[in-house]
Amino acid sequence: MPRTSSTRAPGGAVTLQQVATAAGVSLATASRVLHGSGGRKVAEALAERVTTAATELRYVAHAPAQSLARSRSTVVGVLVHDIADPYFAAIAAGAMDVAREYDLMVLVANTFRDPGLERDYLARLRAQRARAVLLAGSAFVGEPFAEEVAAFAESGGRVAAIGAHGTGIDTVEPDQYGGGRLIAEHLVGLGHREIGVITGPAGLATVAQRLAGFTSVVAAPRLVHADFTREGGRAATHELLGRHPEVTAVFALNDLMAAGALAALRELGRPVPEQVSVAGFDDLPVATDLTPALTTVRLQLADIGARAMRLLLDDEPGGRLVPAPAELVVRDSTGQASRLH
Amino acid sequence: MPRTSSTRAPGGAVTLQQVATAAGVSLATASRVLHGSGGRKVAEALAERVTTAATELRYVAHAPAQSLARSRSTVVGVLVHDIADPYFAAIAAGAMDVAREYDLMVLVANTFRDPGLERDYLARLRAQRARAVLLAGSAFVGEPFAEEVAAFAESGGRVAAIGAHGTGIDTVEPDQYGGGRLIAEHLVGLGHREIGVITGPAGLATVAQRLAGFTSVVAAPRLVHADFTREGGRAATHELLGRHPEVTAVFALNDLMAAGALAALRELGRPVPEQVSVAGFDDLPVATDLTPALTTVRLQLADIGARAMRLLLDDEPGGRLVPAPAELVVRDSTGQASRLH
DNA sequence: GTGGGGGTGGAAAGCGCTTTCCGCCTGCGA
DNA sequence: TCGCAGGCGGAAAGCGCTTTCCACCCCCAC
Repeated sequence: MPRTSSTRAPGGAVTLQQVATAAGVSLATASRVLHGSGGRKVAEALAERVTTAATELRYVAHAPAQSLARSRSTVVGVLVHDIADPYFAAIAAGAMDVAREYDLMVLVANTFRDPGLERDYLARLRAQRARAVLLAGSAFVGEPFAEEVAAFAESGGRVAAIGAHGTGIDTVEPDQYGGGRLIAEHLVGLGHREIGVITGPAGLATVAQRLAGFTSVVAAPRLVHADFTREGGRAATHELLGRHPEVTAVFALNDLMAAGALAALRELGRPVPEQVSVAGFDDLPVATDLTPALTTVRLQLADIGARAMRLLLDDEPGGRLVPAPAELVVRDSTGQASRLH
Repeated sequence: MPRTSSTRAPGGAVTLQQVATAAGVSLATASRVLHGSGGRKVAEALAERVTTAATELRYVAHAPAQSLARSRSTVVGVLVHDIADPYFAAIAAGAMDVAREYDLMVLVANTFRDPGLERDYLARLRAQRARAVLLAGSAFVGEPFAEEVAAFAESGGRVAAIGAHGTGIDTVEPDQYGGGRLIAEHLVGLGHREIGVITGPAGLATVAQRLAGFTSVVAAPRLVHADFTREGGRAATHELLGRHPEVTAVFALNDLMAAGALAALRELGRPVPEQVSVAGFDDLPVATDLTPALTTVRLQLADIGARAMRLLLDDEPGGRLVPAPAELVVRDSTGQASRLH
């Protein structure tokens, strides 16, 4: 029988006290050796006895107890709409990389764009005393949500957001507006005049900004709202082409919808880009694999997530705004406007 | 000035004591009202005073303190290779859904298939006293890792895995082997005899099993190892076709690699499926949007994640094995073997 | 030789919560 | 009228850790 039975609590984990006892030192000394916050020194010999005992017993500090005693936890939260959406997955991955640098663990919460869930998760992150929370994907910013954000900040946590989220909190602001403009200019440059836009829910800040950028160039595009997903894009495209067969270009407000748009156009027998051009937004990995390869706007999502996390974890005062560039990526799904109609 | 300044600690959060005082009751009573674990009743009037005070003050219980006192935490861990990989993102999303049902928060850790990182994260999950951990994507199962898993279990946490991970722990076992067979039978049925397989790292259990299923039907395929990514698939395909121009079908061990394979074949001017058939594995959402649409094996990833999480959280004894089916999805990327050569 | 100071280990007081007792009060039966 | 049981609120002892003190020891200076 291994040491387990003798030195380890029956059902539980090893405590610092057990390590201290095993090493023949006091609790305080053991703590200083293993987690000592500088300043205080412990004699070589003792220190070694302690570390030996700790590894022997496979000791790891009880994080909740540490959080309590130090009144600072080692977790950060990331709120995303849906981690299965590659947009958010990329952001989360970037953020998690940075969190690792800081030795923090990341709590991820899927909000499904449900304001209730968002508030709920934020409260629970506050309960965890998460050191910081990253609001990825600006949701429907509303009064009660803002209140919850304030409560979080007030109880000592930092908050940062990707995309506009109100004042006072650190923000990484992808240039959604500029990206919308880029697509508009690109399409107009190709001679398109009848352009349809298929968009996600109107309440989404991302949607609003991309659209605003676009309409700053193309005054009144044909608009169809739908889910911010592939299926939404497919349905919206059918509806758009049904209502406005004259459109020569479709701007999908994200790549997922664009994939749906391409599928719909294939179903309709409308060749892309010969008859209808299609553009997306985000430059997800899938964009190159679509047929034709998708013209889109590149956002450096992992980098955006990483920068937001850095904003959260450095010790600068809050309220900063870091712009993230949007870049036009021209591939094969857009071409000269057709002269057919 | 709102109540903030008067009733809330300067930099800190509201404590239960403050709520109790505000409600004019003892700490014990407040605790019983807000988190009382049944059994004990508190008079209506008092209870209401407490809940009122709590919402007034925006009180949320200090989770680390609760964990400490109850010696059970409210977080679970999910270890994935890379959350930006849609395969893992889907699994994680399914798992998170179930965690929400149980009112648990999910700590996600990206291990990048690095055994050191895996061990490290597992230790930290143990430190957090995570109630359970889901090992998604069986890594390189090694001695030290197994030891760390044992330590986790020993300290009271549950462990479940997706894919084989050794004995004694709950496992959801996607039918990787059967999926490999399905593809093999499908390709052979189409008349293919010269088949190439592009695979991920040999040490990955997933890879080994899929391949084993395949070779149980097709004895000695041409093999090329590469990264388990789109780029890996592209490179491997170039290499494969260079070395074995006679192959009439390529089996990519996941859809990401298949996407790369399609790209490579396009670059080589080899029409799919007329000259070369391509099959993948996973049925990621992207599979339908590839051109031609990808023949692949469907794994219900979200469901797999969800079931694994249920395994973790119900109170049944461990060591169960839940099979998850693999289903052939025939699309356009596979066809009759060409008679060209 | 004695006093003092620097350095190092240990005792103990929390951190915010849960939960076991304990004791009070009420109400009922004898 | 008194006793006792049942019910419910409160005091207090932890949960495992950090951190402030305090005490001690050794060494040096006077």
